[in-house]
Amino acid sequence: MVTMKEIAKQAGVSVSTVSLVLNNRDEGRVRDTVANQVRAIASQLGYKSNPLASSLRTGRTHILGFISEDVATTPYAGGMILGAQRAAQQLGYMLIVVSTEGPKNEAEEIEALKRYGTDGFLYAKMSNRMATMPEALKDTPLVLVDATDEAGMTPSVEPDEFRIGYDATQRLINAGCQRIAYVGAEDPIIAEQGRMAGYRAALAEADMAFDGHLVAHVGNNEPALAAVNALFDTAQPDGFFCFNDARAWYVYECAARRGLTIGHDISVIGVDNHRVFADTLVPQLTTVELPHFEMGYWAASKLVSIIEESSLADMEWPDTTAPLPPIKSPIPAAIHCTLIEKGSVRH
Amino acid sequence: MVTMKEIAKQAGVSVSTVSLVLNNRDEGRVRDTVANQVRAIASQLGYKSNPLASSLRTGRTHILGFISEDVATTPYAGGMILGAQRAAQQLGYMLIVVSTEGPKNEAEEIEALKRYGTDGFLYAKMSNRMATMPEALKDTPLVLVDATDEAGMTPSVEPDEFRIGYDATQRLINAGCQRIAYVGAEDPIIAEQGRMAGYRAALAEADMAFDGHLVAHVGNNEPALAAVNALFDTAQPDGFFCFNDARAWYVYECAARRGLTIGHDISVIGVDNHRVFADTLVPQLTTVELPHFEMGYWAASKLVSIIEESSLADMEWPDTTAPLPPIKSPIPAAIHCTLIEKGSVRH
DNA sequence: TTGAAAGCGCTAACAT
DNA sequence: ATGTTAGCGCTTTCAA
Repeated sequence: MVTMKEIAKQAGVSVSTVSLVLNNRDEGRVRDTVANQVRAIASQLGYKSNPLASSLRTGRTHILGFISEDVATTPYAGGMILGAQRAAQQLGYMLIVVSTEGPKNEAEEIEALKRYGTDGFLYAKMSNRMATMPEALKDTPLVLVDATDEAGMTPSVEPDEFRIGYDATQRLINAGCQRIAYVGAEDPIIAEQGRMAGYRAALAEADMAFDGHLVAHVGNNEPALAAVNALFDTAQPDGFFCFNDARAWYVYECAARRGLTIGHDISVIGVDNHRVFADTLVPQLTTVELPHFEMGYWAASKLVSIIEESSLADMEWPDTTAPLPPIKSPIPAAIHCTLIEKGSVRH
Repeated sequence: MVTMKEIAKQAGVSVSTVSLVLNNRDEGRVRDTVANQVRAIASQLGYKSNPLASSLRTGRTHILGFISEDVATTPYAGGMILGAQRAAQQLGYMLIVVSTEGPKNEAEEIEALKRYGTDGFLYAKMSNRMATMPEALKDTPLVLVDATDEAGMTPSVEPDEFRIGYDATQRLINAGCQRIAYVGAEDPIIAEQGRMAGYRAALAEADMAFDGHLVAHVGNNEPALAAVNALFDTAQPDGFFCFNDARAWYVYECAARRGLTIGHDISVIGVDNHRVFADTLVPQLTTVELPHFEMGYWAASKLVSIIEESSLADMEWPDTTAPLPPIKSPIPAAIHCTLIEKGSVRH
């Protein structure tokens, strides 16, 4: 391993000078010729700083902690981790991933992470919902991923649930659907409520009356399938906006049993949590993919900007006004992503 | 932060003594009363060692690197990461996760990880296949996850593909199926070949003739669905062993269109990569879940044992002879997991 | 404009 | 049985 000592020796200067130069603190403190000399030798020797050693002095490790609930690591969190890791990598950070089981274990894991001198934390939840922050995280840089701080004091990156519901419904309307159903989940979480609200807003805007019979909040497995079946019977929908892939699947299944063809007899748009339908199973099923990767990416970027107290102004935020692709192909939902700043209030 | 210095001061001894005691190297080197005294103060003060500081001296960081291909992080790798993280946690290690895109980026990421002083690496692939080791990994402790080293020189933890195929087929036989189909993938990877071999072996053992018409190697989407449809027509199978969940879904879809009920008219067993069917969609579909978590867990354990040159003898390896649950319920496939030791040869 | 020296928290060889 | 000393690689006063 090449050390500063080595470079100093070869350049005939002291280690301090090398440190100064290599940290770009040489403005008017080191002669240019010397500085260049040092830089040349460093790159020639392939010098890479030892982040652990410098952390001992500076207290900064360039390590980010990613905390998620046990179950969250699969399959939802995969994309988030990937995105966070990508951003970390680009910004010169490392990501330590930790999954927790319950609050007690969570506190321990946070402690362990802190001992490694983590500069900040990403805290991910399974599906956009209100969350209370663990005590141990109170006094460190922190960004929430796919969740909202109950106290409204922690910045978070979440899907724009309202817009997801609004867009999907609008597309169904534009596709000519007259009776658009909403197949939602039972949990009153932000994701569920936001998408439902978007659904209603799009209907209203198109002067279509909201009909409670077209709405089903279903659970899982057999009962859910039965409920969707009943929805077909009682309300005869010709369009479906589904809360997630499981719900979309129930619709798909019922349609198959009735000999209805999707894309012909009925239209279906579902949020594809597992990314399984669009990838391999039912490409004709229009899906909205949750921007897991993007959320992770943005959250990590935001976290680093907090740590380094730099501005996000020069970051390349995605264009939220970009036109959406036409129906019947997977909709990249990266654009449906919001950064909630610290102290801001949900609208 | 509580340091050894602080403890030393309070105990009225030197830092070295504290170090000795807290690292349990005080056997006959420190008086018992002093040692206990130190320990008492340490725990009272809530002392936690600073792993980064000690790493500077010892060269050991207690950090493990987890490397996987970009796409692998979702959704397959989630469980592996979780398992690896769990093992790491239990053994006092941290896991840094890194995803790569292409060989060049991979080399860079490995370099970065090494700078953080990673003690060893886990190298995960998407689906059990032969892999060549990156140069940069040659001289560090390394364990493969869900892949096999082409050179046979790196230990790996992989699913027991043969046994997965064998068990699944045997169950279909025991369930009374007469014409058992194999719906496989097109890639000639270890997973595919092993499961197919297991399928054939189980058939042979039951004195059932192998019939090529009952085998379909299909790709994805529409063509795959059509191929499975043809399989129904030409071979009239009453049992299906499917390579993965996508393939199982094609069977399920065809059955639905024909009015066939699974568990009644036909039996289906599929490997459930996404864990989506068993969890939320089709509980009546018997699935074999790949032991992603277990592979990660074992691999990390093995890695640590290599790093610490300790023996695995006292580890709690899962019981591979445990009786399997009856057909028509998800089969936990944790037992179908093999540790391939370094230098061993595939049978 | 540069270098010497101290120190981050810890470990380890060497004295005592 | 315990303390002194040196040093891991780097940063940061402080002197020169």
